Amino acid sequence: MRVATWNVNGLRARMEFVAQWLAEQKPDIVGFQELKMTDDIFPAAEFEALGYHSLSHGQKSWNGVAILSREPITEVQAGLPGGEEMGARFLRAETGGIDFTTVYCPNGKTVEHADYERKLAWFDALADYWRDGAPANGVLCGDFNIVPTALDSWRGDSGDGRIFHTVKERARMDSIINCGWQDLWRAQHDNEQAFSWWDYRGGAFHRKHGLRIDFVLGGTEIATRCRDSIIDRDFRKKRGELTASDHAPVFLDLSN
DNA sequence: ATGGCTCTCGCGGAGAGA
Repeated sequence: MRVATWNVNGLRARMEFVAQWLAEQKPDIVGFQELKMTDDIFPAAEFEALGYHSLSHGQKSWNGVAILSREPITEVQAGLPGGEEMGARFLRAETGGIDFTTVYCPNGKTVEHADYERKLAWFDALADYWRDGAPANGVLCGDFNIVPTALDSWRGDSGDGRIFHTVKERARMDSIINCGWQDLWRAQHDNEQAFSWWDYRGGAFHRKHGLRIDFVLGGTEIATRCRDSIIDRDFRKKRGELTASDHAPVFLDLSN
């Protein structure tokens, strides 16, 4: 079973690209972030035609998350309790025997901006949501907008203190992990440097100026079943006339 | 060099992203 996350940076602008990825990589369950659309225009029928059930939690212009699955999807929670004022960023559902949640965590803008404190508070609400622990069959995936360690940034430890790289943000990431969520790409790639996001500007992708900020976290049963985790960087590249998202998809391959 | 792209809204240019 293949379980994936992807910040698509606007689903309307990305639908054809996304359809190609679904056809080629054949994920079983996917969490999408940054839909930038309301639920009434979410292309559920197009996904159905591609073989996927879907569930969305969107809003006008910004944010928005969705879940696709080969199996039927039962919604558990749309919107993070205590975090709704930050927009549509949380969606939890049961599908394919997995307790699946996808998140689009706030950016924070700069450490001086008021949104930085709101970002920290949003993570506190997320940790509180999981205060009873990660489900054994749980997946928590998405764009976390935090670089967990210096190894996960092209800047290395010279990035320390910048937005995404602060002690407070890293403490929030630790608080999620401490609920019982394991970073399964890192578990499979000890001491390796790889990125999931690259700036559109200045040829950052080709200069290897990226960050690893997109994660697929798993509970104990998912960690045991995890055979591999891949950052699908080929899909950060332009495909013909189709523009890529600035994020690559990340997936896990699980034994059955 | 706080930009250097790309998206949305909406029809000009601004805000957000990370």
